[in-house]
Amino acid sequence: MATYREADGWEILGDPTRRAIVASLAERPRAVGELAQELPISRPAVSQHLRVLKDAGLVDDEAAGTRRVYRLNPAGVAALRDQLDVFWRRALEGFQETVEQAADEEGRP
Amino acid sequence: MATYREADGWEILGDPTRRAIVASLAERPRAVGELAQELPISRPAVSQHLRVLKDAGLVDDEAAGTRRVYRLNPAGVAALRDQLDVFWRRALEGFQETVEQAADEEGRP
DNA sequence: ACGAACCGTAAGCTACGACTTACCGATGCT
DNA sequence: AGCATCGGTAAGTCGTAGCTTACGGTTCGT
Repeated sequence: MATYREADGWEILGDPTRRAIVASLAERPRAVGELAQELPISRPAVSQHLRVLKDAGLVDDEAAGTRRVYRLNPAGVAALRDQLDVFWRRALEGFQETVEQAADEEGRP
Repeated sequence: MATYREADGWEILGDPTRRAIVASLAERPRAVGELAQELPISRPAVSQHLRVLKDAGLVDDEAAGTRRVYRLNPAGVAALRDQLDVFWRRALEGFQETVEQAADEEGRP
């Protein structure tokens, strides 16, 4: 094999900064500068992450004067979540019962 | 902020090779050499990935003669899955309805 | 029209993760 | 005992993701 590199949704959310951006935008739409202020990185770095998220269809941007407001794209988020679920479903097919059983037994030995 | 680096479950499954290993072990337990044969990387590389997965509690290993059989740890897998769900739940809290609505409308405009 | 605010992009650096080769220990077989 | 198989670990290389600084473009205010 060599083509097991289909789902790159993992790479997108693999970066903690990107996850922080997504979480922040989930709360409410924000401008680039706002995001940069909450995060321990520079503004251009935020821009680059936003570009990745936009290419993935996770966020939409809208010009508002000199500022540019980014917001989460519900459809993109849902699609990504489905994509990640595909891994769990496909990979753990036939293993699911055991997993769920273990999940049930968690916390009460 | 600075401490948004809590959940490292993403880093673990962020690597495509590691995902392939998990998917393979979900099918059935395998020895290190078996895994290396299916993947386009060397055996030591597989060993290193297995170490990461074991440290995360995702796999268990068992000595079988000279071979060492690895299998998925159901509890660990379930725990990881829960951990990832925490992100979705926490991050998208209050955004959930919109997302689910978009998911429903997907494919039938 | 001019300066300020806001942002995207280019260029370059750096740290780290993933991989390789080489070596060594442990187990099984004859 | 001796050889082969299997696997973990060490050491070192390499690519690339993520960051920074520098620069240029666009929009708003006065």
